[in-house]
Amino acid sequence: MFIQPSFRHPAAIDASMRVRNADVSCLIGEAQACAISYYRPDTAIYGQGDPAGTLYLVVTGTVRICQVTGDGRRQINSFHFPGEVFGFEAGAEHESYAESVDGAGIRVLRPVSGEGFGHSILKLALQSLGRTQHHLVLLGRMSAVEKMAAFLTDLLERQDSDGLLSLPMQRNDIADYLGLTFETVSRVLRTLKDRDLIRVPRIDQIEILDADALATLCE
Amino acid sequence: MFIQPSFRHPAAIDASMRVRNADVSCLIGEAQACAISYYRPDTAIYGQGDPAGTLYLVVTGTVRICQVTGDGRRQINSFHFPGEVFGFEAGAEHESYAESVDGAGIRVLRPVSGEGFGHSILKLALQSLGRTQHHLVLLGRMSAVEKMAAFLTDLLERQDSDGLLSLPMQRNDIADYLGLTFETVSRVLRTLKDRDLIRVPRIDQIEILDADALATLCE
DNA sequence: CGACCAATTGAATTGATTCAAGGTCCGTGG
DNA sequence: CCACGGACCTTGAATCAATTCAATTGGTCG
Repeated sequence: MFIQPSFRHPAAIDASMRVRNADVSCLIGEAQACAISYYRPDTAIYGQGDPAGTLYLVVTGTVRICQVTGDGRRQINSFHFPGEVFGFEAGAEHESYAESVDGAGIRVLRPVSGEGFGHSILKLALQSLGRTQHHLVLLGRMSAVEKMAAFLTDLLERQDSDGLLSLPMQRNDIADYLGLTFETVSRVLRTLKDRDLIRVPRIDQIEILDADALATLCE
Repeated sequence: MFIQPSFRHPAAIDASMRVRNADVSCLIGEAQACAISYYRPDTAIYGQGDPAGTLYLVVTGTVRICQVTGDGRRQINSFHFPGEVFGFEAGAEHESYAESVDGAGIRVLRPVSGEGFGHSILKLALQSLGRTQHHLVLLGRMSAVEKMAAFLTDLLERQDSDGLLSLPMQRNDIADYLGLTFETVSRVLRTLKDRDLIRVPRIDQIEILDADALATLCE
């Protein structure tokens, strides 16, 4: 995928962050100011077994949260885009690992003891739980086409674009997120193209031609 | 499945609760005393769209948390056994619904504002998140046999029995939890029987003959 | 240009599902 | 007490969706 060393426009990011999640801006306000570190594509932000406890805010780029089985099969739990917080863990160690997908600017949120802070964290954790539960339905009960439709519909909601999605992750990542193989991802995209629901102008862009039909496919 | 109107021995339940999760006993201590209500098998505890906010403690029996697709396919997110807390929701409404599996005694935990209370809730929510994330791997990346092995291994850890598991839920529930059909569940159990990893003395009991082999199957 | 990696496409295979037929268990009522 | 009915479970055979294996294309970078 393309390497994107430069940051996006900061103002746009701040705006989208506020719009997307009031709890995040609250968190940032209460957290200690902290430098943004940049992670090159496919580099680790934290690893399985690393000590947990800190939360991370995506400022630019995309992050994937992954788990692997003993024999190396990978499941991507979630992708995180600018304005989203990740790093939640029940225990003292991370059971999953986080990687930069396409080059990501990450701000560490250092815990500041305070009433509002804990409340925001709980809310974010519950949002994360809700998303994850939703993903269970996708993995457990949806066909390949429905999975892809749900994925694109979700992206469309999170990127407030006019129907032109950017796909920062490669097919392999999408496959591991949807519980498929990358060949199947490729074939399903073709199916959707043939049905005139999407266009693929570039390999990392998808134009949504019929959002309603996609949403119907996976509701 | 069998109908079990009588409660189990209260002392045993309290003990297992303390052992299983210190945060729960903390919660109970801080929550207002509240009556235990009994839900007959297959009855709703809360429904999709119901107002969220209260948490529930399983005292006896088993609870399932479910979601359904538009066309009626069901995904069971989790089962909950005595001593476990459920009911977490990010928004104001439940996006999933909870049902008694085999007749369940449930205590409502009314929120008591207080420092320790909020902290315990966060910890429980994060545990719930961790379990759910673990389930993603199962649904997305495991074969039917591995799924069943993981399910049995998980039950074995949560019921601290000597290898004789009680299966309060029926095959259909197991199927919807593992993302399979009930026929496949049945066939997989036969496979494990034929490999001498389990015995099925009764339809609602499974004896684990080789826990290590089962654990190896799904690690 | 050539090398390399990702993505696409095709053909064969397979794991799980679907459809269908029995079997088991249990409660009910004659 | 036994026969019947119904719900759940098991098992078999056929089917199918997705995977695996393999070949090719496309794009990027040195």
